[in-house]
Parts: sequence; structure tokens; C-alpha cells
Amino acid sequence: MNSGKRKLDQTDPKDVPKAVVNRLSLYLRELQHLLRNGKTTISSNQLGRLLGFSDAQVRKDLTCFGHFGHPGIGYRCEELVSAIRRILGTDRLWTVALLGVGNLGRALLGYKGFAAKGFRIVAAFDADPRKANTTIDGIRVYSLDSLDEIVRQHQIQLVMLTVPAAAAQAAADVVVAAGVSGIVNFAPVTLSLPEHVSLVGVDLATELEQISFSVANRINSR
Amino acid sequence: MNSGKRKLDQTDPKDVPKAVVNRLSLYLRELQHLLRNGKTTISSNQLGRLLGFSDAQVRKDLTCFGHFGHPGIGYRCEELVSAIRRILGTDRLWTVALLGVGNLGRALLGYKGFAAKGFRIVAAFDADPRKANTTIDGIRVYSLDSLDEIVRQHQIQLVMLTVPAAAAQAAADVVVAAGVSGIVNFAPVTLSLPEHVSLVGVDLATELEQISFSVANRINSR
DNA sequence: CCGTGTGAAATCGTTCACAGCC
DNA sequence: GGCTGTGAACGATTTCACACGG
Repeated sequence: MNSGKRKLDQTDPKDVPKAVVNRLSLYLRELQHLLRNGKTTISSNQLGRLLGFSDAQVRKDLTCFGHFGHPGIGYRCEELVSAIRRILGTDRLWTVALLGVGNLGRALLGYKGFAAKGFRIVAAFDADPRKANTTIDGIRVYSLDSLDEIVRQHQIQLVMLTVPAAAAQAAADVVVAAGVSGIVNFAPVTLSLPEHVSLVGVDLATELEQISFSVANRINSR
Repeated sequence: MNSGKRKLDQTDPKDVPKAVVNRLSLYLRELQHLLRNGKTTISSNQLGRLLGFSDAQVRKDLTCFGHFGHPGIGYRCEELVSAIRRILGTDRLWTVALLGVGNLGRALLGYKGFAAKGFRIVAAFDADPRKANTTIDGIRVYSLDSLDEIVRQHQIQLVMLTVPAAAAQAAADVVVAAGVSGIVNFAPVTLSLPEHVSLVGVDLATELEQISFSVANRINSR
């Protein structure tokens, strides 16, 4: 009965440009920083200035999701933080696993920034049997064989893939088969995944290439 | 004498959309992969398919920089790899320093993928005096005091910043003062830098947030 | 034929400018 | 007066569709 006739004043999330979601993360980060410094309220103009965006852009981005501002006042930081966390889906706790306990994997296992953002790494996996049954930064490392079981047991939803490039697609397939819904891929290869699994790729060498281009052409990127 | 009258058949690099440069990195990665598998030639359609782009997009992206294709044939992989490397500026060797020898910093010092892409990490720095004068994965760690001297000595052009958030802006200022031209910032803060220094930000928690949003809204981000 | 390069059309995202509210 | 929310204008990027080359 709750069909399409209800007045929509928010954009369907599927139609929100990826760039907007990216900026949402930046707004959130900045707002949390401002809150720690005791700021309670901020205008779109100020927030935009801090991040290098226009005031109109900040407002447009936010109104994709609802009405969070107070005319004459601006945005209340705490309120907006809650709203953005709800939009991003980080108002709840995500359980995350990490595959590939190499240099980068170990670094991510020890990274302190995830917990505060709503992500808890609950298990790690590695193909090397000598790494199985060890513990790194309080996180248990399992053999790949037990991935299925552990994923279901901990209801793991997201995976960070830090395996070597050559192993990445196979690892991703295993992860998908276990029912995970999203993957952050740090391996420098293009993965092919079924439609229903979300994917974000982070390629460290690629980031350096972007800087290389900017510097070689004396562009100030961003 | 070589003024603006020469017929331009390439877009001014300053006018090339950032997204295009990003895709260039992906084309390069894929082409190198194809070459390793013995493929010598590829069409815009095939290359696009592998990466999830349209054939027209691939061609448009490439023609920003010149004429690399061969009608009826496609693109010769080796030729295109050279061209893209030249465009990205990675046909030469960049010297890179890393600041902040924590978990993530150590992982990047050991990352094997940079060398093949044209980046050599020649020095690391840390504020902790106990880390100075050690060597990690063959890379010498220096105290921050010597940054100026080492940067000039090795002609370091790029820096990867892996210091704690609270230290990032100050560290960036030091790096800029030493004359570095580009920074990849892994600290979860917005840096403010002079116009002439290029900046790319990589925030690991932010990447997870993007996945969180996609999964929470059942979008296939890609 | 196959496949590139490219104007023209369509789509998408950003900025403008102002009505309305505190 | 300050500031949001928003249609309309603008600018940028992507897709289309086809002329031309091997």
C-alpha cells in the first residue's frame, strides 16, 4: 500500500552521484573535527571553505537526503554528523574481515581509525598456513579454509582485500561465495564481481600516478 | 617564437578532466596485464569491456592526448603503454620520500608495486628519534631535522604522508618548505597547501564509508 | 568489414540567484 | 542580516552516430 505516490523530497540514493557520497565522507570528517574543537554550528559557506567547495555545492549535496539546515543559523554539527552517518550507513557497526596478511594487511589490522567510523575488523585470513592461528593487534588470523564458516559465524559483511594481485580474483570469488556484500580491493587488478556485491578499488601506485601527472603538468589537482 | 599559433590537436593538460587521468591509470594497468599475457593489440571496445567503460569513452579519453589508434586494428598495447606512461609522467623515475614510519608507513616502504610504475622511495622520516638511523626494507629512516638536507640531496619530488592526523598539517608544511612538488596524504585530515603543490588524499576509513553507503543502498558502486 | 576519431546530441553535475525563514 | 533550499542557467562529461582509414 505504501506505493510510489508518497511525496518524495529526497533523491533516490541510487541516483545520487558518486561524487556526492565522497564529499559526504569529507563533510563528516570535517564536522567531527570541528566538534572536537567545540564548534556547535556551521554554515554551508564555512564548511565549503574548509574543504574547497562552494557553499551551494554543500547545500545541494545535503538536500539530496533531506532538510538538515536551519535558515539563519546554518547546520548544527552534532545533528549533521548523525544525519550523515545515517546516510552513509555508518550509524551502525559493520563487521569487516581482511584477506591477505602481508605488509599492507598487517598495517590495516593495526589502523586505529576504523573503529571510530563504525567498522570493526573481526577476522583476518591468509593462504599461508604458518600465519593461521596467530593473532595480530588482537585480531585472529585464520586459514582460508575456514573463511566460509567464520564469515557466517561473525556475520561479516565487508572485506578488505590485501592479497597479491595474482591471487585477488580467486580470493574475491571465495569471499563472494561466502555471502559478503562489499569489498575494498587494494590489489592492483580489476576484479569482476556479481552485480549485487559492491566494490571500491584503492590502488596505491595509481594514486602516485595521479600526482605524477599533476606535477608533470603543474596542475593543482583537486 | 613557438607561440600559440601552432595547430593544437591535443587538449591542454590543464583542461583534461581529473576522471580521465584516473582512467588512464586503469588503462595502463590493464594494458600491462594484457602485455604480460602476450596480447599485442586491443580495441577500444575490448579494453572498455575489461574495465567497465564504453568504447567511445576509451577513445575520447585517449584522443585528449593525441592519435594512438590504428583504424581497423585498434591500439598496439606496447605503443599505448609508452604513450600513457609519457602522459602520466611515469616514463621517468620519480624520487619519493615517506614521512611517518608507523604501521602504514612501514607497509608502504615494503610495497613492491611502486618501482615498476616509476617511483623509487629513497628515504623515510619519523619524528621519533628512536626510529632514526634504522633501515626498513632497504630504506634509510632519518630524523625530521634532516629532511631539508636529504630532500635536496636526493632531489626528492614527491612525498607520501603517513603521520598521525594531528601531525599532518605541520609535516606537510615542512615538506613544502623543503621544495617538494606533490604529496599523497594518507592522514584523515584536509591539508591546506600552496597552489603550486599537488595533493592527492587517500583516506582508508572513507573508502569503507563509500562501500557502506553502496551496500546500505544496494547500489553497485564500481 | 573492423575500428578509430570526432562533431553533435544527450546527459549529468555545478553554480547562480533569489524566495522564504529565523 | 544571515543563511537555507531550490528551480533555472550554465558548464562539463558521456554517449551517439557516422565519415574516413587500413
